[in-house]
Amino acid sequence: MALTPQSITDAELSVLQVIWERQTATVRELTERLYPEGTAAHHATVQKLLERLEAKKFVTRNRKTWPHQFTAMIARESLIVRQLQSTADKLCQGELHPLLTSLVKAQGISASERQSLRKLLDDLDREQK
Amino acid sequence: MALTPQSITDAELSVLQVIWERQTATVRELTERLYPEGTAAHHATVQKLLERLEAKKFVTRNRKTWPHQFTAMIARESLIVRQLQSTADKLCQGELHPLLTSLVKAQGISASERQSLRKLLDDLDREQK
DNA sequence: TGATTTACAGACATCGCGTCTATATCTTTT
DNA sequence: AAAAGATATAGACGCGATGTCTGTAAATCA
Repeated sequence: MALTPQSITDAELSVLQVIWERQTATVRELTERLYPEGTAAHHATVQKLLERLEAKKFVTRNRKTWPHQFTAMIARESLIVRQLQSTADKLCQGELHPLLTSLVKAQGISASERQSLRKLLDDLDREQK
Repeated sequence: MALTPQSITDAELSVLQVIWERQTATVRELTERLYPEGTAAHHATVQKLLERLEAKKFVTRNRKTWPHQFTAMIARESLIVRQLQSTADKLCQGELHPLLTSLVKAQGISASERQSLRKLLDDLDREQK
């Protein structure tokens, strides 16, 4: 029983990013993408990273195909939320709202983005009405 | 020239949290708060954490007082934005907007929170008009 | 069957982290 | 001013995570 929600490392994330791109991928495909000069050692490195991603339930492996096919078990958006929740836990006692406030106040949110955000809020209001 | 924006560790953060509470604090005060059974070793641990926080410019030390007084050089809100930017860099190519979208969609944003968020957006619109 | 590709188990060096020890420096007490 | 106590500072340590690599078993292909 893994109780602690596992986190992801940088190298693991780089593998996951490629899987997100391709929907599904083999070790060889991933290695060629991540290490253009891919040696056998790099191949094994990717294999190990996939092994760990699988253990953390971020990725699943189809053992019926040869070579095995890997697919993501978590959407990019879900991982984003996970990261945000983790930040909230550390800095806002788990509250997500302060994050929103900080984000909106932060520079880099344009008028049009504010517009689309408003729309999103309206949609949510309608859903929960 | 420290080019890489330094990150903060869990133990360091726990120290910073107390400094945020008190505005300013000495090593002894921090130790008593963080390690109620504070031994001399714990005292030194806090000292080391402060040393690292100072190196990362998260905290400043007044060497003219005795014992030294420590104060935060970064607001909680700034650290939040920093963390969010880091998440955006890893998962959204630096874009903050996708984070907003994910946050709003995520459960846990109540109707009243949506209301206050809308208000915030209005204020920003007015500012930039 | 032999050769090639892939899967899997495990070892390794490195580094960050939290902790602790030892010593120097400064204040206070007498 | 000297001794005692508190604080500052430098450095070492164990541990675990991380990224990498080696060696070997298993499966597929020619």
